[in-house]
Amino acid sequence: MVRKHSAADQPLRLDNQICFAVYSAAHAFNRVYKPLLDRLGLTYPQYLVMLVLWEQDDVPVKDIGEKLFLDSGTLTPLLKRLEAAHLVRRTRSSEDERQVLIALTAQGHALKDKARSVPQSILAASDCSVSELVGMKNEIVALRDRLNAVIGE
Amino acid sequence: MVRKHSAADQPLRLDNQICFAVYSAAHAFNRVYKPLLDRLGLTYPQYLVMLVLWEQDDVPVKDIGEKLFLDSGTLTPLLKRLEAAHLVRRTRSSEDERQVLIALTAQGHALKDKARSVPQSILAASDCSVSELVGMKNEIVALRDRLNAVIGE
DNA sequence: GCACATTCAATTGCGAACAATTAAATGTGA
DNA sequence: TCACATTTAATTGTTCGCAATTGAATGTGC
Repeated sequence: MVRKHSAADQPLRLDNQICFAVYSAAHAFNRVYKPLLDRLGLTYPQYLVMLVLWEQDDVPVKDIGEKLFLDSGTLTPLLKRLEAAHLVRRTRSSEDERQVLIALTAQGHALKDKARSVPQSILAASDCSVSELVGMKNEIVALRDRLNAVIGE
Repeated sequence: MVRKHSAADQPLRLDNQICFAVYSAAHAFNRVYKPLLDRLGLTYPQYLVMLVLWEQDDVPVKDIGEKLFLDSGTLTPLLKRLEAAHLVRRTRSSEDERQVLIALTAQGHALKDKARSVPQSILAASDCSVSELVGMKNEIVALRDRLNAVIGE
């Protein structure tokens, strides 16, 4: 009997992999965000950095990295582009000159108002109730945190 | 009364965004996969392409792109790297010379056996039951498909 | 005070990811 | 048949994402 797909192959099937579900959902989100963020002049990772700064201004690069799980190799050039767009300022901390503090400019602050409609548009595109989304979000965050815990070992 | 964080700011809070949960979970998966895939000489996107080919060999670039939601701008250089690693062959279809067919080499086929332990390791890192993961996966896939449906409009 | 380790950002190099364009092959309608 | 549109990969340019390294600033143990 010829079996093209044996039972042992099931774990390797693309459709069975949660990682691919997450990977492809991240790209789908990115494609939905693109036209919305184009109007703000931001990419999605830049938008995430702005979300951090709109919550807390004048923070070290390291803090942004810890919140977004990104390192300086990603953030340094990204922050330079935000600086070139006059949305943030980069200044060395006087207390600890190793740190670079990121602060919003007036333009950076002002952009927050234009960004308020974004989450609403994403919610609409999700075609899903808020409570369902909150439930999924909590599950995914819990999974992410368990994965990150393994990496630190 | 000075309110640093108004109720109107809640939708813009990083921790409230499912997209960031998905985005950061995707990166967490990637970091867990990295040491496992290093032993196979693959990156995560290359691994996804190999998963497709292990299910169905000798497929056009376009079919791989549709399954993985990737375009030729991403796949062409990736497939050239897999070809340089002697895992796949790229040949023009004789029936339709616009198509490039991707076929596994003997090495590419053989790598499947070495890859069988990967899903098990990921499951362990997830620290989660299979049924929970399947449930989450189905929810995420449904969300992804709704997002992709919006893009097509 | 001084060697030493640690912290932090920047840099380099490589591999995605995608928009936009190009070019060749194929399909279609008059 | 022949003009025209469509399909398919490849290419170019920009932006992430991360590993590895560098260099300056800071902390520490003796």
